[in-house]
Amino acid sequence: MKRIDIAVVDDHDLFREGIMLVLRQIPGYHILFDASDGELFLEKLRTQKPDIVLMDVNMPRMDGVSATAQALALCPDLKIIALTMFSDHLHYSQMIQAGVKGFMLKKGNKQELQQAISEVFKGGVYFSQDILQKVALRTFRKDDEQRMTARELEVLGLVCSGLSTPEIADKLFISVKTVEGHRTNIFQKTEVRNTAELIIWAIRNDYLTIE
Amino acid sequence: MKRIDIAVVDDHDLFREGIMLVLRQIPGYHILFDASDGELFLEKLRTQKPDIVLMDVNMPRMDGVSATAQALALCPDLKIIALTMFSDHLHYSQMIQAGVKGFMLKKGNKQELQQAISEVFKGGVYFSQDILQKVALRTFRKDDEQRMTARELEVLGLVCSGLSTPEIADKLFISVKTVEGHRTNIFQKTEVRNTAELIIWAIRNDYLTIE
DNA sequence: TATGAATCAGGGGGATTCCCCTATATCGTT
DNA sequence: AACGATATAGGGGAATCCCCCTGATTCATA
Repeated sequence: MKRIDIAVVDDHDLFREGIMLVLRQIPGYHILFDASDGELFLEKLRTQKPDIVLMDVNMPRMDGVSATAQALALCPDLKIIALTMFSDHLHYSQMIQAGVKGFMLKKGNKQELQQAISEVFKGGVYFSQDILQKVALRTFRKDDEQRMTARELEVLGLVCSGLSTPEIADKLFISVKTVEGHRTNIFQKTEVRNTAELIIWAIRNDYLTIE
Repeated sequence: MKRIDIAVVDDHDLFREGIMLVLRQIPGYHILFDASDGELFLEKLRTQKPDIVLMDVNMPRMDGVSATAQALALCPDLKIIALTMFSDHLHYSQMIQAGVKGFMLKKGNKQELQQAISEVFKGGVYFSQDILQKVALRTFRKDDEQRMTARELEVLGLVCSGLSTPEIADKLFISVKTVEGHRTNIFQKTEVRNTAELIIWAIRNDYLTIE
């Protein structure tokens, strides 16, 4: 059986060190490298090609979504598993869109992690039960209401992390007017009147998780 | 040198397993037991007495604050170190009030964890730099002004239910300018910049419950 | 009695939000 | 080739937000 080379990307040192020790315990698994943010990961990826990448979603400098997208642009056959604290729809859909092959929660255990890596390594996919249930519930409940586009989800995510319209425009390299346009569409689709209601809506509908 | 018996309390299986492996690597450290929430921890505490407890703050069933308070009621000399994702003031002050001897963030590394355990075991205290800076800044500025007044809490509640400033003024039969004044005070006390951040703050600090 | 805290109210002003409207480029589908 | 959806960008304007001030009450308490 081939050795599985794994890369771990997470900004929390303790968690990263811990999960690397967990992985080392499993026969056949090998830690190729680790990184504390997306930029460092992309840098190391230029010289080393792991079979599996465990990618945190929320990180400073460059987050998991950008890092995943850019990594897959360089190595389209890279197998990336998202690993996050939160099971909200926003994190999920953004990472799916970025191209991850799996999605599991940090509250999962060693067995689940092993299963996820095994499935994805064999060419399959893996999504934790929590995620699947939430997504299923959501699409079942409100499919008639207009689905949001990828860009709108992105803007929604930034709004929900407390950024103002100019800040979002700056981050996405687009005009303030465009962001306003996306906001207007989001408001119409969610039937809210202001930012406060939008945040509450996002939490109620599992687009945003706060702990 | 005496063996240090450690208990790890955290609801995230992967993190808990990982940190236990990290601790096992350190000579002289011994994992006495672990628990996935406060209740299970208190149960195990009845038969086993660790020297050091690493306690997560946010957990299901019974959180770290209650667990810490109850544990110290049973064993007043127990040495508990809070271990959390967030450096919010509420988390900090609640855990301090509950009686923890140390407070560190999950984004810290192995060296910091070792230092924290070492200090607290020797009878001292340990607080991470991030925490100290935040607290120092705050107490330096105005100390106890962080408590919100009744009226401010009332306004906060209305903001969090999605009302605009004029709507709140209308509802409370006061001037828009007065509501703006309350908002300004709330913003300062919570250290947020806009309504979106305020709502997230309110949820995170249990001033607002959704679902 | 004096001091401070809380609540109330307002002036002013710049930034942002939120609502209309139009318009172009692209991309995939029919 | 035509169409619809999406993302982009902008004009204009009213409302609101967010910040800086000042000042007047009331009320508890030191």
